Amino acid sequence: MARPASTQPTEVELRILRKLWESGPSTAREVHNALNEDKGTNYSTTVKMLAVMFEKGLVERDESAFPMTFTAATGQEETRRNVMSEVIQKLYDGSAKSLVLQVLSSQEASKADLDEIRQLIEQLDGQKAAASRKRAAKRRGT
Amino acid sequence: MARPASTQPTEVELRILRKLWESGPSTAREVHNALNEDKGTNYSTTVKMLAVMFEKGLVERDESAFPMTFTAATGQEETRRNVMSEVIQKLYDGSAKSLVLQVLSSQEASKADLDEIRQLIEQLDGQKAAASRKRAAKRRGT
DNA sequence: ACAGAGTAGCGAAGTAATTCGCTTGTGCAA
DNA sequence: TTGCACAAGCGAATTACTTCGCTACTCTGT
Repeated sequence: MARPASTQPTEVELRILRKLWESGPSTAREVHNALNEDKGTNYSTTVKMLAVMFEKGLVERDESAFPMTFTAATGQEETRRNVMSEVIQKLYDGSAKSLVLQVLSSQEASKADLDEIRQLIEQLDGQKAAASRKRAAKRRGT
Repeated sequence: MARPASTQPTEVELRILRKLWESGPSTAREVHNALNEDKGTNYSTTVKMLAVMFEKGLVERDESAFPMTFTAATGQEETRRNVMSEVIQKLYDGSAKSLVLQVLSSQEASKADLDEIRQLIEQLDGQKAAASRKRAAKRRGT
């Protein structure tokens, strides 16, 4: 009769993960210093957060070191994929295309950015073409 | 000493908004039926949610009708922009380009999708080119 | 070995989000 | 007009998320 735990990292959790992705293994103090620049939270809070995240399996820790060091349990790429996949489902009815079109038209993208994106598209296109040639060859062979 | 209210619509709020975007003005009962297909929540819950969302300003209601009808206070486009802009900040260090590149490589996109995206890029490119020609002309004129 | 400084853990408090039971109000049909 | 069925509102319960204060522990330097 209540709220289900979020499937994605929460606000503060994400800030902590970002620090860990950026800096690698870090002590609670280091994480705290990074956080503290934005928010003026107490050191205890950071420690507690890390403890909670450890229980959730979001971070790992090296207890042999003193002070302990923490690392993100999941990579940035994977987390991004997860979050995006949920966003696409919940906000774009599962259409990645819609999302991309919308982001491209509403967010600023430099010419260089656009070029880079175009390049990736060419490449993906190439892969698709190769794949369909392969399928055709297989059909002929059957 | 606690949690700030989320700046974005929450899980359930989003489901409700989606129904409203899709169907336009709807009664609590209609919203509930739509929700109930996924989750087996009580009708009271839906009514309460709509009341909370009304207080937050997420939905508007026409009290002259009986039963009342609700509409989303903000459009789908706007909500998408808001959410995406936050995601880009929090997860991609503000780089829309990174997000697009990542979504394109990790999500399935058909050839037709890619074509459509390519077209948009051409168009944006064209606008940029026109804009820079204009700036150059202005410089010459100064 | 001892004091001072920083580290780790615990439990509790406070807000947000979700859920519902129960009461009250409204419109329609017999 | 009376009763039935559904609509709307209220307050409370429950869980998740954040934040701390306080206690106990571990190093390090003297």
